[in-house]
Amino acid sequence: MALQVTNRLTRQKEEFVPLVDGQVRMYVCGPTVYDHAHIGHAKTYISFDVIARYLRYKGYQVRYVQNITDVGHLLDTGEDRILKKAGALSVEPMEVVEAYARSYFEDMDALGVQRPDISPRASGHVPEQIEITQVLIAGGHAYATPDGDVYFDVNSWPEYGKLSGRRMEDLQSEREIAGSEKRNQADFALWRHAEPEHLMQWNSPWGKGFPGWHIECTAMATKYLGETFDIHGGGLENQFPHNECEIAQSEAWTGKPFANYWLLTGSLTINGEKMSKSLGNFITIKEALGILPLPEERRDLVDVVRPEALRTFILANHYSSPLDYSREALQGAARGWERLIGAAGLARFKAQSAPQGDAAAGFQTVLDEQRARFEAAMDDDFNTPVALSVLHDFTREVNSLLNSDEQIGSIILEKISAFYDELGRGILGIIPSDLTEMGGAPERLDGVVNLLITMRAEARAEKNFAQADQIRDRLAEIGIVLEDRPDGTVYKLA
RNA sequence: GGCGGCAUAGCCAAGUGGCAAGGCAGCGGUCUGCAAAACCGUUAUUCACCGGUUCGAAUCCGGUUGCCGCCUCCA
Repeated sequence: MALQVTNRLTRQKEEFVPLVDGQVRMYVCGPTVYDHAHIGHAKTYISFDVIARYLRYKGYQVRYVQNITDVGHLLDTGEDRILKKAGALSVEPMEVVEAYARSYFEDMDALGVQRPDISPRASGHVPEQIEITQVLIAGGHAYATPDGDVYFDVNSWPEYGKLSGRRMEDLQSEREIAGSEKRNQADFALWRHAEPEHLMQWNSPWGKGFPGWHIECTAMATKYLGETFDIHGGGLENQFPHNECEIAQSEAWTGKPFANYWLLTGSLTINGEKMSKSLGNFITIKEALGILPLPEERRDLVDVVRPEALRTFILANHYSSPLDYSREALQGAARGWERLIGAAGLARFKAQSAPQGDAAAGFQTVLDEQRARFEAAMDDDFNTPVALSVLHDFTREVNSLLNSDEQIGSIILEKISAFYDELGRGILGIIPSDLTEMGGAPERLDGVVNLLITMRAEARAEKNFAQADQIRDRLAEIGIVLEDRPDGTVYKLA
């Protein structure tokens, strides 16, 4: 079935047709590495992680490029984010970049986000950015000021605003900046001159300076994906001005379309409010996963959950929709996720002692039907909420089968496991690869718990329920939950 | 003020013309020594509000209200 995607550029749902048959080239705006990543980053990058995973599942050869911004991204005070942080910590700017780039990848790894194929850094592509800027000046799309700044001339590009729906008249009616060397308020910097004390600067035809924020994406996307590529992704809050500027400068430079499909993720809010440090409702990924402690004043904001549960919460909403983070909503998603892994784990448990053969072969119909529904959902603009509901429907069927008296052969049990493995783990990334080691239970712990389970079984056989319950209750207190099944007792780590 | 988007049960959420998916919470039941888990049943005559188009609208059109994002840095 054909994949449909909602293209923000055309504002329509379209059939996805890559430039080169069988290949997908995708660029996603990455983080500026001046602080730990937060759960808004998690929403964006988990969304594109699933998109990349699904494209590969469909058989496409995907090249996924996601940049690291480490220079030129200024605060509204005009300070460079990286330099400001370096000054505060009294370290080299590149130490800040290195520390937070590592932190970012740690977080993405913890969330099960597969690494992009290329993670280029802006500071490593300054010559490319200078070259593009020169061509834009030569083509009459940019101009240098006496100070050594270079601005893109939006008046030279009538299509400026086509992604975000802004019109030039609206932009020009905005306030004027006193003393600005820009010809037009909407003009944006391609290059900025640096004062001698500025720590990150490079030689250029316009003197010492550093690249503007937007031009890096043009340089790195086209370098690794070509002048025109398939998918450009990012967060909706960067649609204007960042994405708009990217399109203008890229297309003015090459004379060709930049990206064919624009996929933008909806923003994340917390309890209905924008997440920001000033509001005190900022949650980093490390805090959400319990890797770093949450300060007292934000402790009632968040419940620490497993990464797969956080992914489930994010994927229970469509990538393009806004998502409001609340404890209640997160807990609801986490509970639903537990149901899924309960069934997936039970299937693996049963497979260990299943009779050979194809008993219960009739279940093949369910496997086929639910996989088709899952794929149909994902083909429809990566509709993960529906894909998740398919997993739930499938899980009801699985639970009914596994809890029935019916003989189930190893073939069907392995197919059930493969279903969870390919769709739940491989595409959505919410089913852990080794359920018996959920929460990191090492083999010795496994042995100890099994010993206690045996002792409890003996107590139960002697109708010594007081002792049996004591074993179960005290294990529950330390987070080990026992469940009695007709075919034996299993345990889960809470 | 301008641009973009959203409004579906207690909570989350899918659904763009033909009787309102799924999850969480709740309630009733089955199973269990008791639990837990699981399964079965149940929970929106109704989709912010008011008009219109249509045999038929949550879905299309017009208007109203509320909320969010962006317009200045943010994924």
